[in-house]
Amino acid sequence: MEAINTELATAPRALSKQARRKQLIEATIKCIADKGLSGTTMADVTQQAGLSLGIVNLHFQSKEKLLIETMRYISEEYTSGLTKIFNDKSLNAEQKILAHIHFDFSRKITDRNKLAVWFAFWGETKSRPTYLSICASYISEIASNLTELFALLKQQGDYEQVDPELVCTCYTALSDGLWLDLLVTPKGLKPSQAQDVAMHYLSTQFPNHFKPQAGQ
Amino acid sequence: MEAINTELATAPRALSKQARRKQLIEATIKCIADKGLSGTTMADVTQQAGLSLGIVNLHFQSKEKLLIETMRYISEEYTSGLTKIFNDKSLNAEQKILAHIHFDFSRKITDRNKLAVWFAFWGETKSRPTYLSICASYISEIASNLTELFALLKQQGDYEQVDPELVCTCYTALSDGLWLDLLVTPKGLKPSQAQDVAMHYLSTQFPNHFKPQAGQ
DNA sequence: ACAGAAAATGAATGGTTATTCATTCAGTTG
DNA sequence: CAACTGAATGAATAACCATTCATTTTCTGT
Repeated sequence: MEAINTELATAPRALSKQARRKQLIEATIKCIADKGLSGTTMADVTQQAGLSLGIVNLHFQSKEKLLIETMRYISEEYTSGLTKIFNDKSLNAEQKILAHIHFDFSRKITDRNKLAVWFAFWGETKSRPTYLSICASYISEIASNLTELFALLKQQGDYEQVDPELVCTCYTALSDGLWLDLLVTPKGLKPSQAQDVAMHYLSTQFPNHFKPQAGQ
Repeated sequence: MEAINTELATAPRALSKQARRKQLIEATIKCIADKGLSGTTMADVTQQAGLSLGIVNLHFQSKEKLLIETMRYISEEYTSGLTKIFNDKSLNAEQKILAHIHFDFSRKITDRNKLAVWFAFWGETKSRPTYLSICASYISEIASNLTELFALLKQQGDYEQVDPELVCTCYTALSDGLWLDLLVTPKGLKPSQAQDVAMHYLSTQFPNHFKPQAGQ
């Protein structure tokens, strides 16, 4: 019930502006996961961070801006991880796709607190276009990178019938749906099983490159 | 900006209790889609319905109960549609699966207002277990029905390597992800294209029964 | 060690919103 | 038509919550 401070429990004044902002954003993630977007108050966030009520307005001006920065924080964490993989010259197309899937179902990304935040914001995009605009550009960039990788694989193998763009749409929707599954039924599907499902799909498209996972 | 009443614009006193509840639930759906779950107030809902402020408490006791009934309304609409298909003796397994997919991407289900409500509630399931418990039982029943249909198809065709349970998990996640896509990028994917993506996946598992759609 | 700057605090404020309930209104029955 | 019943209304209430800012605490440079 006490304030749990993930970074530094004491000496709050010693933190830089940047670190304080991060601390508040992480407290916000925890609160949204625990109480929902509609149930998260400034008092909740600051208490979660172990700080005083006025601190959010000091660092973010308003609650709305804190929420937007929280969304940006999560979506940049995701995007930068994928960009790093895509730009890694030491990997070929097949390895990049494998790394992509590994990343999609890594502990960092399938953390239920973060998944709860993703879906909390998705649920409000229709009414708050700002949330959507933050990730819209990233989304299309990720999609074009992934499509390109699938196109490379098609060239390499005997995959006349494969449509890279379709496979990208399908894979992306599949992983979104698997994340939802991980969020709402954590007792059912485990992250490693979700990854197996994703691999199962890719193995239907690129059987010479990917084999479905063994475990049931 | 005026109150738009989908049922009967006038003679409000003439409606039965049941009809009035439905009218308020439908106003709630519209409000959640327009303003988000956190931005929807009692004043919004009643104004949307063209009724007076106190009416929700009269019929639902509280806002929380109205929201729960709204969630129940939407999930029962979905479940009952699928149950009807599953219990239809005039259809064989292949036809039932086709009808299932058709229903999943029908206008009734891919209505963006309703999709917005689905995802608004999904985004809060971690913090509000009540929302989850409403559909948890339906979800598992739908999954076992669908798995059974895939198992029947496996028997009929030359599908030694197919795992019906895996296909059910994959199909379900895929359609969840496609719904999300329809909600957040309505300019991108159209419902009929989403259905083609779903068919594309099924055709990889049951190529003798399903062919991928022609149109790109 | 001290002064000034910067960061943090939390009581007070003001706006918002769910809920209540006395009153009004429409339909029904004798 | 008059008396009655229950649905509907919306002004008033009470609780909640984001934001402000005067004050306190900590840090930094000299």
